Formats: sequence, structure tokens, C-alpha cells
Amino acid sequence: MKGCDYLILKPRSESSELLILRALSPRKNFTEKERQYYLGLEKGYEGELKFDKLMETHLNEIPFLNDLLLEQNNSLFQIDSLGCSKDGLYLFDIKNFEGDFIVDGETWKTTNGTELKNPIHQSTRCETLFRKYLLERKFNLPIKSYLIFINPHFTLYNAPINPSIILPTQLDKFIEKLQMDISNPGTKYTKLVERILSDHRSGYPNPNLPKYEYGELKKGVFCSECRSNMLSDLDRTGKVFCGGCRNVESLESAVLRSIWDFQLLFPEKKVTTVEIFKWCNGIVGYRTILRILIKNFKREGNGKATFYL
DNA sequence: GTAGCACCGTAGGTATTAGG
DNA sequence: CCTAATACCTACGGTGCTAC
Repeated sequence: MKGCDYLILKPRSESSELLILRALSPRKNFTEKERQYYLGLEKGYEGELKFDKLMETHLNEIPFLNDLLLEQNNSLFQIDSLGCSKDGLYLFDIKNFEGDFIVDGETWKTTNGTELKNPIHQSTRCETLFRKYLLERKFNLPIKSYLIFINPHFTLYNAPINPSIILPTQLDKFIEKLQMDISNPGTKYTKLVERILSDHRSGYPNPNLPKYEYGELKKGVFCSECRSNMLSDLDRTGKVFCGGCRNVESLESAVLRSIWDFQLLFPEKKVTTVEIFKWCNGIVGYRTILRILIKNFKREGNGKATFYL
């Protein structure tokens, strides 16, 4: 089934937090804690994309709303994926945990003893808040909620017997069952979807971002794949090469990514030719930067006061 | 296979222009 | 008036096509 037949009413995209951390990761020396946090976000997002892919392949006749951030009684809650079937709503919480984990009563920990937030509690909290959210807005609908461990290399010792938890080994069966149960709701949820989309918060308050300053950040153009330094190619081919993974990328797209990172990290700074030239650490010629800016941005001002939007 | 060629893209010299 | 921005121009590498 083609992607365009898949009904995504609200697409998924990286949170601004993840985008900022991703832009910072090759440029700033993270503390171990920051690095772990960042990698956790990447991993989580990767898991969500994997889930989307599964749904696109196997459950493409019902609409989905992804990545919702809603509020109920001053409590924010996040929904990874919401499927709208004729028989009710399906709430999916997706975890991309990898490795061995142990359940000890209410506590979850890794085999080396590190405790983590109990994902069942998180999932239940989300479900509870979403039920209240619906009831308060007079939508009386059945909800089925699932906590899905999507990573095939996930093992849970002492796993609780709970039909809402889907372990990787159960995933195929689970999807088969969903295929039997769900069906296209037609226009049943038009009002609800409209309401949810208007309530959705795009901005997420972010206390976890590390502080950073222009001066402390490494300058350069970084590989989209492995984040290591890109090397300019001296043969004037319009390509740049990754020093780490040998990835080849067009000079223009690599520079555009750097400009985008610059705007993301320093929204208050103006994009000028020199500024971007310095930001890219001279990997790309000054005039090439200028040409890329002219081609892809709108120029404001003249002469020395020129900047790009 | 390869020489010849058009086309695309970057680098860098130089002249012109505008802002501070 | 000085400096940075930038337009215009040339040089040249890579690519892909064609004719042989």
C-alpha cells in the first residue's frame, strides 16, 4: 500500500528539543548525562518512526494522529500515536528500549541496576488524562490503550501478565489481531479530530536543554549520518565528504543544514554571508555561501546590512 | 573504450556599491 | 572614507551524451 493512502491526520516530526540537541551534539561537549538524554530522545523517536512504518504497512485503513501534546486540568500529557477505528480509539505508547530489563514489583531497572521510570505508570497516566479530556468535552468513546515495546532486542525479565503490554515477540500477533478488530470510521470522528488538533500544543516548555553560547560551539559542517566533520572536496565538484563514515553529500544541502542549525540554535542572530561562512568554519568558499543564500533565502537589506530570511 | 563537447557547479580575481 | 557585500567574469573539475 502506498504511503499516500495512509491516513495521517497529524504527522509526526522531531520535537524542537530533539532538533536542538541534534544540532548541538557535534558542536558542544555534552556531559555524560546530557549525551544519554539526547541519545534516549533519538532512540525514542526512531522507535516511533518504526511504529509508524508498521502501521503504514499493516493498518493503513484507519486514520492516525501522532505526537499529540494535550492538557487536562493543568497536566500536560503526550500521546505517541492515536488510531481512530469504528469501534473506538486506540492509544499507543511506544517504547524503543533495547537490552535486558528487570521488573521488580513496581520498579523497572536495567540489568546493571539503573532504575527507570515505570513505563506502565506513564502509560496509565496518559490514558487516565486522555479519558478525562474526552469526557470533559462530551466525547464518550471507548479507548483501548497499549504500551508497545517495539525494539526486537528488548527482553523483560519478570514481565507482568498484562494484555495492554505488547512485547516484541507478541508484536506480529498483536498486529494481526488489530487488523481483525479495526475498521475505517468514516466521518465518525470529524468533530473530535478537529477539537484535538486545535487543542494540540506545538510548543513544549523545555527545562532539560543544556545552556550553550556561540563562542563555545565547534564550527564546521557536520555529516547528516554520523555527525562527524565534513571535509570540503578540492575538486570543485559541489560535493562534501564525511571524514568519519565516507558519506558524500551535495555541498548545498550540507550548507543548508548548517544554516538551519544556526537559525535553530541562534534564532536571534541574523543570517549573513560572513556569519554563515564563519559558522561553517571556512569549509565552503565565501562566494559559494553567498550563492546558496541567494538561491534559498529571501534577501533583506543591502550592502553591509544584508541578511537572509 | 574514448575523444570531443555542452552543461553544471565551485573557486577566486577584480570592480562596484552601500553602510557605518 | 574605509570596509564588507556582492556582481561579473574567467578558469577549471566532473558528468553524461554522442560519434567513431
